Amino acid sequence: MGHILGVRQAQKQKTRQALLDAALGLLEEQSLSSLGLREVTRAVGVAPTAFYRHFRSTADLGVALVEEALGSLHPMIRTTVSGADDHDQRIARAVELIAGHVDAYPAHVRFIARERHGGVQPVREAIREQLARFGQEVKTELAKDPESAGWSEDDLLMLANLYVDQMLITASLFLETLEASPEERERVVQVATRQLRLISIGRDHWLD
Amino acid sequence: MGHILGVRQAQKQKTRQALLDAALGLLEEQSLSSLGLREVTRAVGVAPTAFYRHFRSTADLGVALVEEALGSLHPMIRTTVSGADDHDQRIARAVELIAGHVDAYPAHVRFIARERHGGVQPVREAIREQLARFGQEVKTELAKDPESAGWSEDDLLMLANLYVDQMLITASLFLETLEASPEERERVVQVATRQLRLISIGRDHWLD
DNA sequence: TGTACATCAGTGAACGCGCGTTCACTGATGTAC
DNA sequence: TGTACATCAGTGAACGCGCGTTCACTGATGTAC
Repeated sequence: MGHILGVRQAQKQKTRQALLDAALGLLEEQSLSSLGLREVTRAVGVAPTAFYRHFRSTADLGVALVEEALGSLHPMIRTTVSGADDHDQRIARAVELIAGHVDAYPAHVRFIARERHGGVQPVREAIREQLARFGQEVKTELAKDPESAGWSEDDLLMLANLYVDQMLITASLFLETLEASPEERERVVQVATRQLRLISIGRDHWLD
Repeated sequence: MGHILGVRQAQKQKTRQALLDAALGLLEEQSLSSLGLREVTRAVGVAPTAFYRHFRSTADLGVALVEEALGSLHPMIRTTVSGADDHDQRIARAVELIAGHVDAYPAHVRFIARERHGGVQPVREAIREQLARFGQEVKTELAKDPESAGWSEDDLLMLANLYVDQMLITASLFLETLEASPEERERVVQVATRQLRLISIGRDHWLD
């Protein structure tokens, strides 16, 4: 996988990834708008000036992190929203999937939650674009359901965005329970499941 | 209104408020975690050291801003959620009220959206507490509705928090349309109204 | 009302520190022949 | 395969700057008598 790279390019990519990883770690406890370029290079163990070989600024690095955090999620969306099983099974699957993702990539999830409304405009914009894509993708999947017969395009997108926002809220709740007891975690599962179920019920009776 | 204050205390409060106002202005374009104490005092026109007469740190100032932004909102919640009119009227009233609030206090709303998941722990905590209170208050109002007969306490709170989150999402969408065309604004009204309506329909059929 | 003393919000100089950015550089890797 | 030159990721010194915090201070306001 990946292209065949010369030694030089391979090393460059490695350093770049090290900068991204170090930044993500530092961003667990601060916002991007207060992240210093020197902080990042210090954590990696390279000279401050090396930073400029990879990014114009920390804002630029932030945009790259958005891509890393959300870019690979699009295929997952498709398989989660769609499926032939019944409502409750789909909801349970979605909640499990979110919980698993938060467990696997807590720093990425925290970064997105933090910077979605954060102080760095290009990063907000990049997140907005990715979330809008998720909305469109969820809409496409929803449209395939028989339950969507008679729905207008606008209403399908409205529902899709409601689901996307709800997923983010749920992910953010799971983040807060990362160091909490299993009971608290189970509570979040319960609440998230019921909220999605209520939305699902609203969907079923929308055209009544 | 307010206590009778000596000249000295009145002047102190005035400076304190000027610091809060200046900080809020500066926070339109950055996060609290990158806000400098000297920036704030410079904007007000006092010496940097004057800051310490009012706040221990910018984080401390942030907590005060949370109180200012959300503290006065509790009475509004009550009158919004409750009411004898029908569902659609209540939803329309709520959406109007949110739009009006965003128009009147855009910087406060932006601050809350930004710092809810921001990099400053005590501020996140203060926001969390206020939102939890909103949840409880909405729950109390919902409980008074005839539609809530047969609902468990847990489910009422689950629904209340769904409404609170939805209000924040809507407020955040209105923020983005502050400098946009009336058409875009109207679109947000439409989407928010329909999302709340869908939730409301889910509520009506929850016990089916 | 007047006087003497206490309080304390805001001042201004000083400090050490880490920041972002520039620049000419080095030396390993890549390429042409 | 070997040689001569080009590329370029990472270096390290240097810069000017604004930061948070300390400290002793000033002078208007407050208080006791």
